[in-house]
Amino acid sequence: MFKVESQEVDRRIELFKQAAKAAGIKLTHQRIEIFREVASSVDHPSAEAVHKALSPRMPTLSHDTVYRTLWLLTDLGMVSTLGPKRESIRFDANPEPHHHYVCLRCGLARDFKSSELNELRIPEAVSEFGSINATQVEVHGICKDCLQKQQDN
Amino acid sequence: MFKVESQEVDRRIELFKQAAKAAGIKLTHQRIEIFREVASSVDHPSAEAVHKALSPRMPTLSHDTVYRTLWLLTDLGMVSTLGPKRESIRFDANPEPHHHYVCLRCGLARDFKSSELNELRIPEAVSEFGSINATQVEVHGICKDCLQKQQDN
DNA sequence: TACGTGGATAGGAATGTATCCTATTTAGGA
DNA sequence: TCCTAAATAGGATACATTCCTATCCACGTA
Repeated sequence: MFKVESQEVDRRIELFKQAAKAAGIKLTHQRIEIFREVASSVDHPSAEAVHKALSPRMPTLSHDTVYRTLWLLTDLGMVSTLGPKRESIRFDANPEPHHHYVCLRCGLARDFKSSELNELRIPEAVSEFGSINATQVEVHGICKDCLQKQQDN
Repeated sequence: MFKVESQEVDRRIELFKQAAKAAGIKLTHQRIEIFREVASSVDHPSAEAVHKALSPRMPTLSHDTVYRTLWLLTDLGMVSTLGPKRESIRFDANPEPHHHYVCLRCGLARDFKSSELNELRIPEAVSEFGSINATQVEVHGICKDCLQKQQDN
């Protein structure tokens, strides 16, 4: 499996340390190693994969810590998730070409159409990964309901 | 919650019936109702949500049937999933703007860059859903490993 | 229309993922 | 170095998904 260059990883860890300090959270060994693992991997690991990768070096590392730390990193903006967050698998029976708006907080997903976005030019290099079946745009944001709840606090 | 117009739903069910016949699979009451539920919903329901919606009408409907049917519909191409399929949540620590290639079969996810795709124009209407945080392109396909395995069969 | 059969379902058991709980440990300021 | 609030470990729990198998039924055939 490919790795991100260590120089780049160090740079990202530096950014994380700054963000942690700014947010007033503690810089534990666990947090640094968990972030290092995600930052140095190109294949978007699951929490389980992160735990497995670190276990040899950190045999007492708990699953809970991995999960808590990954969500913390997400809140700090150092890490993001692929697809709708936290939720279970979501299904879509819209046969027309369309695109998705996804709420980062509650997972709400809505379709929208755009003939312009249906005609995107995908870089040649992508076909190195495999066949191309479909292409769609994902817009990430916070939905109106969640924005409302945020204000109520 | 909004619904897809019933005329459009009927059209999709017709397409499903044709596809089922072509594929030689049985048209059970359960399959039709499960497909109807996904096809008439605009909010991309989870398997659990589909089960809950149908329970009053079909009190003996099992979770297993809902799951099996949704994957069947996915294989038939009548339904798709949001984000990486089947897998657990995946994390991404790449701070640069980037896009994703996702394998529909195994969930492999890889980044790619394109300054052109970083500058997409999103339709006005999308801001009706909520705030816009980030936009990225998702390319769906079958990765080289999975294509290879497919040939071996 | 009735029959037979292979595919499909129900329901509970098993697995796997993610979170909660709480006693113990530790980072980082005083 | 000491103190304290924050963080962790590890087991318990909750929930999502799949597996297992006896039973049921869609649909081709007569």
